[in-house]
Amino acid sequence: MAPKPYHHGDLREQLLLAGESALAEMPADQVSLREIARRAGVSHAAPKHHFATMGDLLGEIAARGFQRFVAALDEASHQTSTQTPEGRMMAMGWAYLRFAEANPAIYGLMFGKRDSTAITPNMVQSSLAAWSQLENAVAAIIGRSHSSIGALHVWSSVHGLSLLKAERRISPHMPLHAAEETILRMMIAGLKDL
Amino acid sequence: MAPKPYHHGDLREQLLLAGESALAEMPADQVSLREIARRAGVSHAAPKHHFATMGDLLGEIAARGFQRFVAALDEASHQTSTQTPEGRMMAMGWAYLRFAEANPAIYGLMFGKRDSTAITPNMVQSSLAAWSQLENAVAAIIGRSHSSIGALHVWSSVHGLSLLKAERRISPHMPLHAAEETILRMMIAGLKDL
DNA sequence: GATATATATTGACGTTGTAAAGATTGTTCG
DNA sequence: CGAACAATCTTTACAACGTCAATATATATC
Repeated sequence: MAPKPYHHGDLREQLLLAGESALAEMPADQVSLREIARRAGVSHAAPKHHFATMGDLLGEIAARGFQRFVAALDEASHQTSTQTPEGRMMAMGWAYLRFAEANPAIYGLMFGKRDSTAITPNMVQSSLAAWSQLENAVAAIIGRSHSSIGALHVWSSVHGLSLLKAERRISPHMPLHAAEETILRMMIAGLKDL
Repeated sequence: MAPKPYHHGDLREQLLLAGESALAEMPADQVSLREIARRAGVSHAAPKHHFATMGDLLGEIAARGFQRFVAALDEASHQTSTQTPEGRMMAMGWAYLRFAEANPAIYGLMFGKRDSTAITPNMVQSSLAAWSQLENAVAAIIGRSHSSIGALHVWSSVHGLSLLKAERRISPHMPLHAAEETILRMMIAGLKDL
């Protein structure tokens, strides 16, 4: 009844795992549908029965990325060591940067070009969860009145920094860790000037 | 002596123009080397003699994008109507957002994935020019001591916002123009809290 | 004017995503 | 229990891609 193993075990899950490991191990432009099938040990057309198109596969991987992402930010914001709203925002921003750093390819799928990645329902739902999570954290600092613009401010800053890092657009002389902390501080300071 | 027209006129320039118009008129993932050759009216292998690889062609387009980009920011910052350092920074940020909005595909080439775009000398030079231009504008506000971190803060914010807009990741209910102005203000306010 | 060089075309190779047809296995119902 | 069915996987095929090698052609130089 439920989508369970037929022939080779649950290939759908295997394909998602193969895709995730491929994205972690090789340059993103070398991750092809056929390569993922190869890694899963099936023929190149097998994925068709579980994902209509490659974009759907990548979209599902992105959706799972969003779930881990939300969980990571949630955990960071619930740390007992950070009790003030500013401290929790700081922790979330830090967790955001760490996630993007640890999962560059999947982060790129989550926020990157729509050309290659389809928009699955799971993805929309998970990304909206991330957004409201961020907006709540902002509202805890500046109130609900302009929290959506505040959230966009936060998101822009952290997103931009994550991508500049991932694309190696920052001078190697820049002390990155210190800079990240400083930029998060500036970002929060600006928030309070809204 | 100089690389001038041989057979078909200056094909090198024609290819760059064809690539730019293709990037402006169709989704970026449909812009192929063969499509660009088609638009230039030559065979699919003709570009080889002017650009070793497709990445080199795109890299050169990105370099030209950077030159237009620097010029646009420069013009904005030299407007007579904006005399304070904050006002000039505001004008530059605004020009940045307008450029990214008007040239989404080329902006993606300039700051996007290195997989498809090669790093040409022109590109490095132009992008460094843009960076120092930004750093100077920051130094005019907060001084030279931490201007590089300040510049990274500014760049992250505007870059992130540009990409979120381009990828349509912002709720359609958000009043974008007003939000942009507010975010630029918050970004500058944070800068002064460094 | 002949030779050499730069430029463009043609054809080919290996790769990709997707679609259709054939084979194989599991499920379901008489 | 067996027969019909449906779901899954493989095989084969197609058009398009970037790149390369071989060929043809026009320009420049001596």
